[in-house]
Amino acid sequence: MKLCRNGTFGPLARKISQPPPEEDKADILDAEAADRFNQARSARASALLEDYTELIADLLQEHGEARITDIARCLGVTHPTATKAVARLKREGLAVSRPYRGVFLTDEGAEMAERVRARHRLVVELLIAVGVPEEAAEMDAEGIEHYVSETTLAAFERYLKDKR
Amino acid sequence: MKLCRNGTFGPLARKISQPPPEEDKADILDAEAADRFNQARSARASALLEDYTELIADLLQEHGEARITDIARCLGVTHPTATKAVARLKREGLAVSRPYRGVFLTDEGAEMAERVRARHRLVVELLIAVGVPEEAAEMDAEGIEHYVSETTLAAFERYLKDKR
DNA sequence: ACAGAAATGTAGCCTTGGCTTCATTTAGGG
DNA sequence: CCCTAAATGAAGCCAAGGCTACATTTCTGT
Repeated sequence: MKLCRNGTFGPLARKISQPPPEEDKADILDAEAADRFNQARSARASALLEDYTELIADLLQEHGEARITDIARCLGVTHPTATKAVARLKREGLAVSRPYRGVFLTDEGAEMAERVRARHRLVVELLIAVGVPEEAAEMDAEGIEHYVSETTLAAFERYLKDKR
Repeated sequence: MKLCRNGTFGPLARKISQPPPEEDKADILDAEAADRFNQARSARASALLEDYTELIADLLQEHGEARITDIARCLGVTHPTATKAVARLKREGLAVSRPYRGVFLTDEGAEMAERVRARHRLVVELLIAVGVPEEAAEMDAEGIEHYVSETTLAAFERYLKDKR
C-alpha cells in the first residue's frame, strides 16, 4: 500500500506548524495513494460491463445469438439481474436488443469485446508463463484482467515475446 | 472467457432433445464459467474490506493511530464514506473504535492486514520482475491483488525465487 | 391449433458504497 | 478559559447489482 500522510498526529498534535514543504510532500503522497484507489474503483465500475460484453460476443460467435437466459446462466446470476445489466449496456451504447429477441452488440460494444478478449488471453498466457497452473490462471484472470493497464499489458506482451 | 453453453439454439430450437451426455457437458461448462464469475464477485466484495484493513494497519504503524479523516483522504473518499466502511469493518469483527477516538484493528483484522500486505508486495514484485514499470506496477497491483488466489500467489513466489 | 413449458419482462426489495448537508464533539491558540 | 476550527457523527439521497415473485410472450410437441 505504501505510505500516506505524515502531518496530523492524533488528538495531541493536529496541524502542527511544520515546515510547509513537508506538508506539501505529504499531500502529494496522499494524492497519489488516493489516485491509485480511485483508479481501481473506476476499473471496478467497468468490470461488469466488460464481462457482459465479452460474454455476449462469445455467445454471438458460437451460437449466432445471445439470449438473456444464457447470459444469466453463464454469469451465474438470475435472469432479472442479467436483464438489468443489459439495460445498462444499452444505456451506455454498447448493446442493442428488442423485447424477447436476444441481445446484440453495437460497433462500440464489439470493439470493447475484442479488446477485453485480447487482454484476457494475454493475462492468462502471462500467468501460465510464470508458472501458474492453467486452471488457476483461468480462474484468477477473470478478476485480474479488469485491472491491467495498457502499460502493464504492453509489458506482458514484451515478456511473452522475449520468452518464446 | 472460454466457452459456455451449447444446448439451446434460438427461437427455433429450444431444449433440443440432444444426447443427454452432450447437455450434461454443456451444463458443466456453464457451471465452471459461472463459478469463475462468482469467485470474482466474492473477491470484489472483500476488496474494500482488505483495502481499509491494510491502510489502517499502515497508519497505525506509521503514526500510532488511524483517524477517519486520514483514512478518507488516503482512499480518496469523503469522511462519511470512510465512517460507513469502518462500521462495516467493526460489524465483521476486523476493527474496533470508540466515538471520536480513531480506529484500531482486532487480532483478526491485523492478521488480514498482514496477509494483504504480503500479497500486495508479492504482486508488485512479480509485475516488476516481468518488466512492468514500477509506477504502473504499484498502480495496477492495487486492483489486481484482490483477485490473486493462493495457488497463483505460490506460483509467483516460486517464480521470483527461481529468478533471483 | 393449442396447451403447457420455457423465456423474457416488470416490479419491488436489499445491501454496498459513493455523496451532501447539518449537528456535535474535541482540541488548541489566544 | 473559552472560542473557533477541525474532526467526527448522523441522516438521507442515489446508482449499481444482487434477489424473489409475478405477468407476459414465445415455442414446442402432441
